[in-house]
Amino acid sequence: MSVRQFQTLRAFDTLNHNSILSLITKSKSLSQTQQIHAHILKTGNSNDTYFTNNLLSLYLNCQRFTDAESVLHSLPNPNIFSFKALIHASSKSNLFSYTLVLFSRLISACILPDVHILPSAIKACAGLSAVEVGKQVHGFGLTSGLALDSFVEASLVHMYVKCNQLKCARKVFDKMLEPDLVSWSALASGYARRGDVVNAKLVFDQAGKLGIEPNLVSWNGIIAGFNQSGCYPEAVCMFLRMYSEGFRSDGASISSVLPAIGDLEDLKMGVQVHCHVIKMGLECDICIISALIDMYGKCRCTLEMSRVFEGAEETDLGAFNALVAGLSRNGLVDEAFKVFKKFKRRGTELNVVSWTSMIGSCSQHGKDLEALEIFREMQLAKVMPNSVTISSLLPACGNIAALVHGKATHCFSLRNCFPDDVYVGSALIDMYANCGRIQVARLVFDRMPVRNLVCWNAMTSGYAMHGKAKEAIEIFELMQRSGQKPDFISFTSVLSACSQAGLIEQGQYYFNSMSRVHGLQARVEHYACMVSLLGRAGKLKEAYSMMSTMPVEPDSCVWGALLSSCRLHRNTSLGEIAANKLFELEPKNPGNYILLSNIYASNNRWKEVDRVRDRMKYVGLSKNPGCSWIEIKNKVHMLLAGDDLHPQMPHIMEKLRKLSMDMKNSGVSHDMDFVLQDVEEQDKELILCGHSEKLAVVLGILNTNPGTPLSVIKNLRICGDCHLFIKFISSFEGREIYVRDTNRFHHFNEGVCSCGDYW
DNA sequence: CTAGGGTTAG
Repeated sequence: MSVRQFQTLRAFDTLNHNSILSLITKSKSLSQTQQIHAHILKTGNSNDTYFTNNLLSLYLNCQRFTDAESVLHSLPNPNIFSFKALIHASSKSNLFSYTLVLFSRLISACILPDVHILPSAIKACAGLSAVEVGKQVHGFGLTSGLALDSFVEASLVHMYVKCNQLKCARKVFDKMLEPDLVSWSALASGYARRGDVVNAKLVFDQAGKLGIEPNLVSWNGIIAGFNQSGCYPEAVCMFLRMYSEGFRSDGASISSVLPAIGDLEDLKMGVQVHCHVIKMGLECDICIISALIDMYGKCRCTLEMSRVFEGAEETDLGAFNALVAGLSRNGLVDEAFKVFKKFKRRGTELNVVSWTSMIGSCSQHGKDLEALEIFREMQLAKVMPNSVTISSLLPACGNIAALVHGKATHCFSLRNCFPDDVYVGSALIDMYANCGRIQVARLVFDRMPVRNLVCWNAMTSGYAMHGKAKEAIEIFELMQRSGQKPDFISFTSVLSACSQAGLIEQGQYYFNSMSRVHGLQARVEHYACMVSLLGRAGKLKEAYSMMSTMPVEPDSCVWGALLSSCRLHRNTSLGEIAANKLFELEPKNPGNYILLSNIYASNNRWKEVDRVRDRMKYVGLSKNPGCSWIEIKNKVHMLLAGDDLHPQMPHIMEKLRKLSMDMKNSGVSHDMDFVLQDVEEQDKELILCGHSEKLAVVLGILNTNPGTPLSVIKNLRICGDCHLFIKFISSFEGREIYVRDTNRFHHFNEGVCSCGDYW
């Protein structure tokens, strides 16, 4: 009987069971389904589970979940088949939480699930990373005996792999009598996802040796796994191996291998894959578009990157996110910000990735206040931040020592259950260290359940920055005892700690152990540490001769370390060599002229002082505008040197003059070496009083209760006069004052600075 | 009639 016949017969209601059933199985369109449904209701057959179950699957074929749901609700006694149809359909459409809701309803209807339903429920747990629920289902499987089914076992392996519980996955796998391709490949991709290259390849190849040939899905699984764990060379290698073994990639393999190609900056291969994408007609695949944009961005082909974006659908959020990330990766932050604003204005619903990406790009490019503002907007837009958002926002708080904002962000992460994330943990350590709260940083560090290299490095460099060499070394040693191998960054931190504390022997020991014990070739930054280590100790000649043994040309950091040491020890001859080299390497950096003129001034060679200043004027250099930040009552204030834009400036100047008098009365005079202009003494004082760090400290004193500690951040190195002045203020006003400059941390308390004297 | 693979943010 055809549907047309049904429509004519329907008027007579003469259909019997058999004819309706045959209709149900034939019906394809939604309208036909609805007609048959109406008929069943009319003829009073809606209590017949046999009919209604078929009706259910009819609706599901048309993706009408709500209609199917209402049919299920109308059933007085739904049986296992009623649920089975819905559970399978929802699982196929990746509606994981819905699948679990159905599963729990099945249980409360006292229907025992079977081997067909269990895998769908387990898959849902995997999709939601709900490992606790998954374990309960596993437990049910064990008691009911259903867990012996190979399908159930395979889904359990997959679930544990997805939830990052590789030990459990392995346990289930090892108990299997005959693991099939699905379980083998799930396990292999699990190891790959962990970055365990050895085991991933072992499991993958072992299956092949047992005669279980890999298929496209298992190839893709291992490529994706390597990509996700950052094992990029392995991802590319597997992709190539897949080709050589006669498999042809599809969209999934390509979108997984592209990020790897981008990370290796292999543009040639990237272009080849792009051509392949066009040949296969996959250029409209949204995952591939994002991956292509990302690849071109990483290869610094911003033009090609934008071209791929132009070809994307306007609504493709993935492509948009990749573009914003690509632009800011190439330093085009303003460009990224423009695109971001355009999408926001257009009313596109941005997701976590979009917001997080913009926050991260701001905090990485000195737009810290903007990062905080975007975070606020994100919450107004009701987009839930995740752990990545938090670890992108925290550096912004640290950069400008916005402790209150940083603490609020910390609280947010505690409330939202991602305190155990290693990235968040490391970012918290950095933030607290950058805000001067090194003890709190340590507290966070001690409470971390899992630590990786980044956390150890953050803690070591935090101590180094605070001049706490003993503690930095302690952490560095503890790290190695815990089995974590140090990398280049660990050594930079520990060496700079040694250099600041004047621990020559220890510094030399660590420097030598780099290549001897750890097989790491010292980089230019390590030499800079060593030069400053020797230089500070007065071993200027040794420092200079070490520079000639360097495998690479010394850069401005190394020469700068030498020049600073020359200033400390008033060494003119070597200082001139270093300064001249620096004038070549970074002609636009006024700091080098200032250092050289300071060396001459300290040796009373005033003619040369004038000459350096003239030369500086001739090159057209003036001091970089100094800039300081201070957070007062949840608001971050920015102060520029010589700035009169701040509304409280008259009060600040008045207080500054008063403090300056108080300092002179106590017998300390200003350090005029730091004034470059050739002006009268009185004007020199005025210039010094315009330094942004002084303005910030005084603003803090005026606007906080007596005794409140102050934290200031400066964009340049703090000057010697400000150092002197703030030391005085800390005792005179009874304040703890933290100042972070580009070099290190200064903690002023009771007239003393944690780093000792300025030089 | 059930199970396995994809992009973009740290």
